[in-house]
Amino acid sequence: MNTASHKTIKNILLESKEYFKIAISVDCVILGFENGELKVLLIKSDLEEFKDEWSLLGDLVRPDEDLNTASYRILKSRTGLEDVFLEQVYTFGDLNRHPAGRVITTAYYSLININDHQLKLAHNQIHWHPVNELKSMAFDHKLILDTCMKQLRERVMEHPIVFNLLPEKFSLRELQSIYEAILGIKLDRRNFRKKFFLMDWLVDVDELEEDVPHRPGKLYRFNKEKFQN
Amino acid sequence: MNTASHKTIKNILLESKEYFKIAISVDCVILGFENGELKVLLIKSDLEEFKDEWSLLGDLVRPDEDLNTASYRILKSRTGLEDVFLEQVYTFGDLNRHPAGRVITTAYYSLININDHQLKLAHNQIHWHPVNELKSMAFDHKLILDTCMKQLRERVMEHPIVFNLLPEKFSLRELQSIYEAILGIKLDRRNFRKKFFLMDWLVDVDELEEDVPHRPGKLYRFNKEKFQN
DNA sequence: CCAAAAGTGTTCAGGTTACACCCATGA
DNA sequence: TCATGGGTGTAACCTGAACACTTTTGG
Repeated sequence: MNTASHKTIKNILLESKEYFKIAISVDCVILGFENGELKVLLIKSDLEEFKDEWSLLGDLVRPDEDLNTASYRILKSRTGLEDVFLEQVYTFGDLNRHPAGRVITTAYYSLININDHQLKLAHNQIHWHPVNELKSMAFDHKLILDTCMKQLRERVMEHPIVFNLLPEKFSLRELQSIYEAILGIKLDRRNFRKKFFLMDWLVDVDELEEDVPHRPGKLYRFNKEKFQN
Repeated sequence: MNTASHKTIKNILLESKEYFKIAISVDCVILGFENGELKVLLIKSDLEEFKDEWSLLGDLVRPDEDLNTASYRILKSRTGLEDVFLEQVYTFGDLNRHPAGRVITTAYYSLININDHQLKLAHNQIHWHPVNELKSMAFDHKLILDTCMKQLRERVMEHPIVFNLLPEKFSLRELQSIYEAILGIKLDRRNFRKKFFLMDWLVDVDELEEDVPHRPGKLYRFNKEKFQN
């Protein structure tokens, strides 16, 4: 016999009291591009268990902020940047992923122009670390980083997001070297140019590179008008 | 001056006490294929606020189980099925998504063969609902469903997952109609066959359909040997 | 004048699309 | 015999990959 009584909000709260023993955090894989390689913003772990290990930037989610707000908060507090590209990737919920207790974390990755961000290296233990040189990290952060990199590689093939790593104006060489760094492959210069002009993602700003020890290339900007629908 | 003292586990627990006020749940988009259309397993909401609205199958995550375990538990308790395809999609953390309080939910989607699952319709309010006929749902579940469907459409283009919706042996017509239902487009029969045989995803089991009111088609099974590396 | 990178087209191979007729079965 | 879907091949098109020489600038 089905005598299903509808639960009230109060009932739900009472019944689920036991479950409010899990903390939730967000971790940000903040990526930049410098000297031809991808770098990720890391901090020395402040846990004894992971002393001297690198950790992603993250924090517990506050009860009065949603997940995206939390990741933006972390990003802004660490880089000073607003209006940046940020995308959720995956949620990691293994039982023992955090030595302090049950902490489920949602991973985001962000692409920023490394030069917009004035890092105060002297004041903290945050630094830009080449992604490819990381062997191990605190917690399950290596897994989180790898997962974000995998998603990034998929996304850049379909969506115009790498421009977030570049200044307003950039050369085709810079653009290409970012793709090469992300995908880990060499690309053909002629095919690369052809493809981008066909896709109509670029706008010629009619300026040239300066202070380069070779023939200066033309500068372009991202054709954002094409994508703001 | 940086006098960074490493935090102990105990410190972390004490400092974060305030944060254990968020509950975490998982919601499962359980999909099946029947009569030429995709269906999702739903239940009438047991909340007053959403009386008569359809809800995904979900539950709070227990402190002693990880996220994947929680979604498998829900799937098994509702369908009786084990060893099924289940994939995490996205985590929804808006402040007011649940009227009972702060509940962050991680969405999973699952693909099952609808005939393997003996539904006890009389005993509960669970039923299979055509995905395309759903206009609104309880909570933010319509958004969750749409997000899962979007990911499903991307995944089926690259990965051999639709076989989870089919019985062991199936005809090419059944396989094609699943792709058409998921992608929402008509496909060319000749090109579809050509492509699948080229990809080597199918094994001819040397049997024919039975009880069809037309020329019976050959039956195939998924070439799982090819993918179990 | 040398080094370094910019700029520029064509060819080939492989994959995707479009398309129509005969066949086997059950009613 | 009719209705229904099964089974089959070819040509046009498009996309991606491979590939080399001349030009411009700074040193």
